[in-house]
Amino acid sequence: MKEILREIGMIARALDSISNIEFKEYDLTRGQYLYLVRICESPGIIQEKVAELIKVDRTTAARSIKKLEMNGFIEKKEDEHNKKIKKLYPTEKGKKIFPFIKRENDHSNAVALEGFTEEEIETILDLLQRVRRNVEKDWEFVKKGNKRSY
Amino acid sequence: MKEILREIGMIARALDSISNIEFKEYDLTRGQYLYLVRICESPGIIQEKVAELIKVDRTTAARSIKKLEMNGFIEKKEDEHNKKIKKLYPTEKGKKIFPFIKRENDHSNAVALEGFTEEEIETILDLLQRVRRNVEKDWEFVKKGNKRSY
DNA sequence: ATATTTTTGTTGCAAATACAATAATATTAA
DNA sequence: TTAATATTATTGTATTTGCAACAAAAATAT
Repeated sequence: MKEILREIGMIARALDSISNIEFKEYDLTRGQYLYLVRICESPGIIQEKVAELIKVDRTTAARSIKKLEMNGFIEKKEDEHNKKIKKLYPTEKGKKIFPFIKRENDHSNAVALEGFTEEEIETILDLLQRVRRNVEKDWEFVKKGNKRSY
Repeated sequence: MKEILREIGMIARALDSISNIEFKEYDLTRGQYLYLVRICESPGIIQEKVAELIKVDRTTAARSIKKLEMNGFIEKKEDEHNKKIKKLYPTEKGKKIFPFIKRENDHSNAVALEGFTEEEIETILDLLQRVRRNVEKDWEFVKKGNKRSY
């Protein structure tokens, strides 16, 4: 069995760890950059969707986003037609650090892809997207309380 | 910029989350399966090396491994020649659940690679290993307190 | 129209995570 | 050989994480 998931886990933990260390400089604590990026990219998105996008527990997302709000990086706005949801928007402060997060992420991507040809980059992105689509089905299934059989 | 790291993060979180849910059945709490697998694969390995392999903070590994020991999955043995290190070995109990962990991981790998040809599997493994090698250099650098410049 | 189910959000609690600091041995340099 | 540095392991503390349980609104079924 080709252990691709082990490689993926190692890469993810290593780079998340680096990012968390580097973003302390901008007063972002562990994990917060993930949420802020998604909210900047999709202003008006709701919390539930953010959790789904980054594949994190709903309650974890809830608390991270609450903290982002308390620290003035984002704001929650009520929706006119739907009293249940709260739309999320970056504040000026949030928008201002977004480029720094992008810059860091771009650098990490560049480091990760060092020595890769253009074609190899295309290939790995395509293959990873397919893996992600395969995997997110199971994630949603299991998160809803279902049991995989194997 | 091709966002391969975003895909990798999503995949890693999704599958780690699934594994943690599935391994509760074997009385393994969050993250523990990672350590147990490595110790089963390399009996006699020391804690510091395990942390390096899975790319997790040394102190996190220390506590996870201590808990594995307390729960009877592994044991620590003193080394004859080196008083500083403690070698790690799976107990009978640990060895017994190892195949179940493998089985789960194999299933997740299979799900992840659904629709892939043999050649694509070879390719993605090769590319991911290269990414991992690129990335682990930076991780060690930053973890030692150094600052990346970009 | 009413009942049921799903979606969205929150909080209590227990546990994992990681930074900082400390200690002890081992390794390397002077 | 002694001094300086690196490696390995541990603990204190603060924070994050996620399951369980709950509540309220919305969507769907009867």
